[in-house]
Amino acid sequence: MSALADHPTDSQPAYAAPQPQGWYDEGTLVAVLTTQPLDRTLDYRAPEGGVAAGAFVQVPLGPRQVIGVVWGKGQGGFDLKKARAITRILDVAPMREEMQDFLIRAGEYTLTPLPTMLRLATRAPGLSDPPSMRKVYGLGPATPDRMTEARTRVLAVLEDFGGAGFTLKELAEAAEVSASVIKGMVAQDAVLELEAPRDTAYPRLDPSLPGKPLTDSQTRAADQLRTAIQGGTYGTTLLRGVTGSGKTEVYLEAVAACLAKGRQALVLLPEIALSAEFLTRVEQRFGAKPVEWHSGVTMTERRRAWKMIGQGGAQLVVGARSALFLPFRDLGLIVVDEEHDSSYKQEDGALYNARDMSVLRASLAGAQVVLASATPSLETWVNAKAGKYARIDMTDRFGAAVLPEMRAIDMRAEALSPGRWISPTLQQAVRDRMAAGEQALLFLNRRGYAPVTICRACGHQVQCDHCDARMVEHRFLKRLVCHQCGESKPMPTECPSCKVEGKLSAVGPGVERLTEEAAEVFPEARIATLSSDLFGSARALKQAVGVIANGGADIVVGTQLVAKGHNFPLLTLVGVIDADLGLHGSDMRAAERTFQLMRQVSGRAGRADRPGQALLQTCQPDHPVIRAILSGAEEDFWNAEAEGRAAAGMPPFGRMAGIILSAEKEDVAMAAGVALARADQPLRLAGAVVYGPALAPIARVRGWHRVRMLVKAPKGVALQRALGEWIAGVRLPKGLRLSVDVDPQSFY
DNA sequence: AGCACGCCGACT
DNA sequence: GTCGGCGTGCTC
Repeated sequence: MSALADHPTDSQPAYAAPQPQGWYDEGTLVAVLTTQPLDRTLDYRAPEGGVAAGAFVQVPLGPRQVIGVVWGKGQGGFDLKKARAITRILDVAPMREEMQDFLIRAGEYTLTPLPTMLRLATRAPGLSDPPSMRKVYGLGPATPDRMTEARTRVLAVLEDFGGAGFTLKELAEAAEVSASVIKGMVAQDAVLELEAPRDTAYPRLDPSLPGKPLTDSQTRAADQLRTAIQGGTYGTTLLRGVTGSGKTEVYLEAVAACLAKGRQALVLLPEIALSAEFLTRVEQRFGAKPVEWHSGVTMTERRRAWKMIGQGGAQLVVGARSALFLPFRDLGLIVVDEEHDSSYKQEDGALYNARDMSVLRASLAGAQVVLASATPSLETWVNAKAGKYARIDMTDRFGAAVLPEMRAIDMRAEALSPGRWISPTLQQAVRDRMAAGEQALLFLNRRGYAPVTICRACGHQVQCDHCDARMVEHRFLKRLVCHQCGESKPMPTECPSCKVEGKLSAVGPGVERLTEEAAEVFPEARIATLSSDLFGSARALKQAVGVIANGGADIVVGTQLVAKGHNFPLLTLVGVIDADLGLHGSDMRAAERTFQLMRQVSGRAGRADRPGQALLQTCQPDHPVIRAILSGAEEDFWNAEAEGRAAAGMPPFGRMAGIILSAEKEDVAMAAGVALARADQPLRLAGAVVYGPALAPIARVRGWHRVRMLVKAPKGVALQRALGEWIAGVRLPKGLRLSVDVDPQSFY
C-alpha cells in the first residue's frame, strides 16, 4: 500500500458522479443543487431555450428565489405536477464537471454537506445580478460643427488609443477637458456613447519577459518544474528551500511555464500581508499584476475576479485559501507557498486544509502542485519520502548569505532577576551587534504585555467571562484581551474577586513587556515592536517593516509575525526569548511547530551578506527538538518525529478525526458525547476507536460549552464512511452543534 | 436556511 | 373564542 492511502486523492466518490457535460432541452427535468442545506438535489424543468449542464441558475424554492447549479439530469420519483421551472440562467460561465467532482470529493473527505461546499464555490457578490454595464466613449462618425482646442484634444486621445473603452472620467482626464465638452460632442455624434460590461478581462501577463537571473540550484529547480508542467498532467512537487534560497523566483518560473501553455495558475499564500509584496514581484516578472483574492478585496472587484476567472479573462490568481474554490476554466498549476502554515487549515464554513484540497483539485484538473516551504509539514515530508510527491531541495542561500550560527543559552546557568527575560549573554550579544551597526531581533511568540494577571492579595487570575481562558494584558491598548474570543475590557484597578485595590500584577512576558525591558537594558537603542495587534492594517505593518528594513531601528521585538518572510538585510542576530514555549503541551504537533518556527525565525538573521547568529534561550538544551534545531540536522529531526508518530499510530501513519460538541449548557454537550460514545458500533466495525467525551481544554468559547472526542483508526480504514454512519445513528438534541474535523491540526 | 403548519396558554 | 409561543417538516 502506498504511504498515504488515505490521502484525499485516493477517496472513492460515493455520490453519483455528475452527468457528462451536456444540454437539456426546454421542459426536461434537471437536478439542481442549491446552497440550501438539503440533503439532495431538487428537480426543475429546463427553461425556454434549454439549459447547459453546470449552468448557474435561479430557481423558485417555496416562496423564495435561490441560486443553484444544474447538477445533472432530473431524478424523478415524485409528483411531477410539483415540478417548477428554472426562473433564469445567470450570466456566468457554467460550472465545469471537474469543479463538480472537486466539490463532491472535497465534501466527502471533510464530511461537509454538498450545499455547504457549493457555498464555498459561489462566494462572489452579485452573482445573480444582470451584468453591470457602464457607459464608455469612442470615436463617432460625425465631425463637430465647430472645432475648438478642447475638442481637438478629445479626438486626438480617441484616435491615439483607437476603439471605445474610456469612461467619461478617464477620457476627460486624458484629454484635459471637462465632462461637458465630451457630452457636447456626443450630442453631435462626434463621440459615440456605448454601453459596455463593467466586468472586463484583466491585463495580460507576459510569461516571455525575462525573469531575474537565477543561481544554478534555482535553474535546476525551475527546469524540473517546467518539465512537469509541460507534461500537462497531475503531479505534486515539494519545493524545499532554506530561507533565502529564492523559492519564489523558482515557482514564478513554473507559473511562467503554465501561462505560456495558455493555462491558468493559482498561488496560495498564508497571509494578506505577504501578498502586497508579492504583487509587486509578479508585476516585475510578468509586466502586469495578478488577480487578488482575499477578504480585503472589494465587492465589485470580487465579482469581476470571479467572473473573469470563469471566462478565462484572468491568468494568475494570488490569494488566500478560499481562492481554491474559484471557478478556474483551465487550471494548470497551484502553488501553495509556506505549505506548512497552519492558516491553511481553518474553518470558513467547512473544515478543510487548503494544502490537501489543492492536491485533490489539481489531480482532477490535470494540474501540477508545488508545495513550497523551508520547513515542510511532516505529512508532506512523508509523502515526498514515499515517492508520492516529487522533491526538490534547494540548499544554497541566494548570493553570499549563509545560514546563521545557532547556539543555545542555558537559562539555568544565567543570573537573571525575576521579571527579567533577556539573559546577560544575550544582552552582550545584542550590544556587540549594535556596536557593529547591525540589527538584533528579540523573538517572543506571545502578544500583549503579560499572559497572566494575578491578584497578589487573593491569588485570583483574571479570566474571560465567556471562555475558560485567562485574559492577556495589553498595556498599549490599556485593556485585558481574551485571545480566544477577542473580547476585551478596560484594565481593572481592583481585583474582580476580592475587590482589593492596586494588587493586580503582571506575570510572565509578552512582546510589549519585552519591549519595556529592552528599553531599560538598552537605553540608547531605537526599538521597534512588531506584533499583529499593534497595527491597524496590512499597510501600516508594511510601512513599519519598510522602516526597519532601511535601518530605522537597532532592536526589533516581535512575535511570529516577523517569522513570515519579511526581509531585513541589516539583521544579523536573533535572540529567541523562550525556545521552550510550545514544547510542552498536549499537542502532537508542538515539536514540529517549534522546530519550524525556530528555523524560520533564525532564518531572518544574515540574509544579506553578513553572517548571522541565532541564540536560543532554553531551560532544556538537551531536548531532542532543541538539539535538532541547533545542529541543523533537519532530516534527523523528521525521521525521529516520523518514527514517534508511526509508533503511536498518529497521522500521517494513522487516521484521526476530532469531534467538537458545543451547546449553551455543558450537560447537553456532555450527554450528547456520552450517547455518541455508546453508539460507537459503526466505528468499531470499521476498526476505529473513539476516545472521550472530555471537556475541551478550552471548555468554553463565546459562552458555548465545548466537549470533544477523538476518533483514531489505522491507515486504510474508510474513516469518513464510518464517521458518517456513526453520527447519523444518534439523535442529537437541538441546540447542539457538532463539527467533525478530519485530519485535525491540533487538539485545542 | 427560511417559512409554513400546528397544537397549547393569557388576552380582547 | 383568538393571538401567538416556537417544535416539526418541507422545499422539485
